Amino acid sequence: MSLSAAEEQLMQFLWKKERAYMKELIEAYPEPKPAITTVATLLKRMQDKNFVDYTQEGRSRAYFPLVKKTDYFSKHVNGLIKNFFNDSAAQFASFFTRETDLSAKELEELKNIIERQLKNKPS
Amino acid sequence: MSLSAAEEQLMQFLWKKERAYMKELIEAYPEPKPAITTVATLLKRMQDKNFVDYTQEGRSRAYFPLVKKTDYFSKHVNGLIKNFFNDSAAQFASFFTRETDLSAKELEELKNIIERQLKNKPS
DNA sequence: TTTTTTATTCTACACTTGTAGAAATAAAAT
DNA sequence: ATTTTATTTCTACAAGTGTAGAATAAAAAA
Repeated sequence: MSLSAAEEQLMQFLWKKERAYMKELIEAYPEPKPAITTVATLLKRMQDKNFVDYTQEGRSRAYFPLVKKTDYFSKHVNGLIKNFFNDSAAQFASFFTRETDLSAKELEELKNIIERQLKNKPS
Repeated sequence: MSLSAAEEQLMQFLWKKERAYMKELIEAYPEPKPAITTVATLLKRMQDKNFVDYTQEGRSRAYFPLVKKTDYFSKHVNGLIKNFFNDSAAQFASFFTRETDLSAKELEELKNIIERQLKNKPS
């Protein structure tokens, strides 16, 4: 089961704050803010899907994410790769560097990362 | 308006074949194949969303995509980047190389691509 | 030409999603 | 103690989605 768009947006706030109270979540939304009940509904659905949980902090609840952003994200990207580049990450990567506007500096940076990776992963 | 999961899967077949008859689309599905009416419904909805159209080829229809795969894909990735890496493609790229299981060979390949890019794009 | 095959349109229905009001609860402020 | 504020749960509803049967049309096969 995966998150809907609205749920995902809310999840972003949770990832950013680590743990958050209802009030903080509402604050995180840009204008026009949703009704509190809307957020409450989303949170409940996200609990059902096992994406968030909360601890009862005295009077109020501190909500927190149950899945790591990177894990969630990886699944996303892997889905994309599977669907659009018949499962070849390299093909995806090549497309990505070609089609995205990375500056020279960013490209350098990326190259360094790759070189570091290569050192750690001897063929 | 964007495509739902089931519509997107169907779109993949259309992108692959360029143009396809109903029969071919059904064939493209793995077992268990959906009912013809299901595919027909999807196609009609995709027409409404302006993602496909068809030409009447004598008796039957040849369906074809109205949007290029790369365009559609770019929008996807840009969405991802915006949502998960507050709009920094470089951040995304770095994450990507770190978190994806690229083999040494693929990393080499990617490095080459980047180097080629760098040559074309003098800072 | 009668039957069979194939595709299309209509209709339907359960499930998900976006959104929020009404009612309940509880804590905080007065 | 009474009122206000914040939060939660319940209920609801329209739109979107996954899925496909019934009816129809039209062409192909017998």
